[in-house]
Amino acid sequence: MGSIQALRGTRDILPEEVFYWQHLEAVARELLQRSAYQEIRTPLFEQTDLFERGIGEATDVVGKEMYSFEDRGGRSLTLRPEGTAGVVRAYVEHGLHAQGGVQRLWYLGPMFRYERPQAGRQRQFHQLGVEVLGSRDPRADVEVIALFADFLMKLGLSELSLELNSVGNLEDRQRYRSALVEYFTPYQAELDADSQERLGRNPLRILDSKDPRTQAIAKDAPSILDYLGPDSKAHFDQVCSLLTNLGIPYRLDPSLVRGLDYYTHTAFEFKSGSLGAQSAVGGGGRYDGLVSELGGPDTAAVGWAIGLERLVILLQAVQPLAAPAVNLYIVSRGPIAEAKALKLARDLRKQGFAVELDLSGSAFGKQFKRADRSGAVAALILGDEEAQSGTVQLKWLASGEQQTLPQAQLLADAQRLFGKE
RNA sequence: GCGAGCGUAGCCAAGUGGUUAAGGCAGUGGAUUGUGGUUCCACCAUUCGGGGGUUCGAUUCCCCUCGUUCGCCCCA
Repeated sequence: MGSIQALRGTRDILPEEVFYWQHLEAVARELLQRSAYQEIRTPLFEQTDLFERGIGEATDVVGKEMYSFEDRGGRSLTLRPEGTAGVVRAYVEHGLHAQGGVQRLWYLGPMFRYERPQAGRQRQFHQLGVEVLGSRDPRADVEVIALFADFLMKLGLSELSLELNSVGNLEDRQRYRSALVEYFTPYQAELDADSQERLGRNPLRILDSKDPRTQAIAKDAPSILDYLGPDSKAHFDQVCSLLTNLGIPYRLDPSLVRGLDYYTHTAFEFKSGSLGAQSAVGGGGRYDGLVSELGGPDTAAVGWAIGLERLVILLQAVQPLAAPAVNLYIVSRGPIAEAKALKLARDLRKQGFAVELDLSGSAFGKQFKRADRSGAVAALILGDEEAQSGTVQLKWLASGEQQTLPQAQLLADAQRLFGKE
């Protein structure tokens, strides 16, 4: 075809699907509002530097997945690959920390990553995220996780599993890292190629390799949880017991490592088995170092992000939703009737009804087919006879019953006839 | 970036090395129909994702390319 198509990794959300998005957004807004979170909207592009410093130059996201380009002024810009860096930038830039106390923020919008598209993965995708800034309290970690769980439950997706880990602080991780290198080095030759390369660069990542031989070796590797310092351990134990307290089930997964450098302490993911190769619907954790890294005061923070395309995939599987149907469908034929139908539609809409007017002018038979498909409770029929007599024929689509009445009376009685309960 | 499968109309889909590429749904136009949704007729792919090659001839065989799907990597 010579026509222009959407770019690879991007797609149109058509009306039949958009209803799922609206539903999910409505549920999220309501829940977040009730939990005292405030929406923040940050730009879709930022200075490239923000992501390099925030996410970490060694990460794959920064190293090979960013949409970076120079603008006409020669500045290096990047389409945001995730939401946290921008939110923290805004937090610092506008001195939100100076308002004191804890800031609870949420955002929703498109993110961009240059990757090969796959089930549940696109180049432009959408995330819903929350960030709690200014609290070191383990209750903040748990509040945020509980919020995620509640959101899933409200969507009817309570079968997702929560995986939990702590990656400790910088010192904990350094000690753990050397322990891992020490453990894996003797096996080096047996590891898969990727993992061999990761041994020097990022040994933590070896743990979640999918290669069976590597997995077998990694099974007996030391656990990060044994390398947490006393403070880290106390924090994590608190998080675990508070979750248990709330009755939120979780599974400890010492191999859970998050891909962005800014994470510290608590790390978690909600997983599903029905997303093809992708299992994470959303994930997050603590990032106590990021605010200061980006030039703000030392500020502890926790948050998460959910991949909305993935959520929509799951949502479509559990609850089929249809776009709201119209209440009334108006069918007309002949110039006078058509003009009256147009006015009738407008008058009924003023009364609050959802009215669809057939614009085709085709045979009544075809117009009725469309009336059925519209989901309306009744069709209003205006033909030559009705046009002349000033009446309208009313047909209940479910029963097929018909009645004729004057147009003025229909308008006067509309609330009673089609009353919205 | 790497690997595998798949590209015939808006959707589903048959098909063949040889003058006009089945069919269904949807759509468009018209006729018919007043217990108005029926029925009928016509239209709806100068072309089989695109380009090149082999051949007298290719949608069919070969190569390249693009797209798509799935997987690896990575992530949400």
